[in-house]
Amino acid sequence: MCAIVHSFRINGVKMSGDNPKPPHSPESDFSKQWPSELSQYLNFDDDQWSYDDLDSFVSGHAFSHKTEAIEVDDGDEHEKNEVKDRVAFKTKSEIEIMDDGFKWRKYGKKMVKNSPNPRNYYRCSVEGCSVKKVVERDKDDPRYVITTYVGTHTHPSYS
DNA sequence: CGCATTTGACCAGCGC
DNA sequence: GCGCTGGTCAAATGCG
Repeated sequence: MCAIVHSFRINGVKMSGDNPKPPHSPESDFSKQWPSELSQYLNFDDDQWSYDDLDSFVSGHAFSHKTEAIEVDDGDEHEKNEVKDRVAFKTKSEIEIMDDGFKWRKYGKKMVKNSPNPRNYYRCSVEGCSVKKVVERDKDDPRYVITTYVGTHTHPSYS
């Protein structure tokens, strides 16, 4: 389930060890602050990040104690024209629906075989932007929510 | 009234 | 080829 992690791009700036980091969110405002920052982590770049780099990155900044990255798929084996970036986060949260700065419209719900919990499918409602996200509750730890982002936003976040 | 959500149907890929 | 499974569609419904 885990794969290679590539580097991130934040507001068009490629993230590396010495690039500036986004401001840290106070713990009190965690539930409202982190999604808008998470939305900026969705763009990949060429250079690779190892799992540990990502883990230390998120744990030292926006997600700190509450979130751990569990999967990133680079899809370099695909020879197709479109490369779909995919990032999954496991987040400790009581609610699945959060405003992360983008307008999401739910288009599907599915019961998966492996888990007793439903899986929800969302799509970015901005015209011309086909970013999808999948939200699913962890079957082992129902306190956790697995959010998977697929694709790259072609527009700035609204509001 | 315009938009989001809901929910079963539909479809495509894959394994047997 | 058939059936299972995951992903998407779309009509009906709900809501501000």
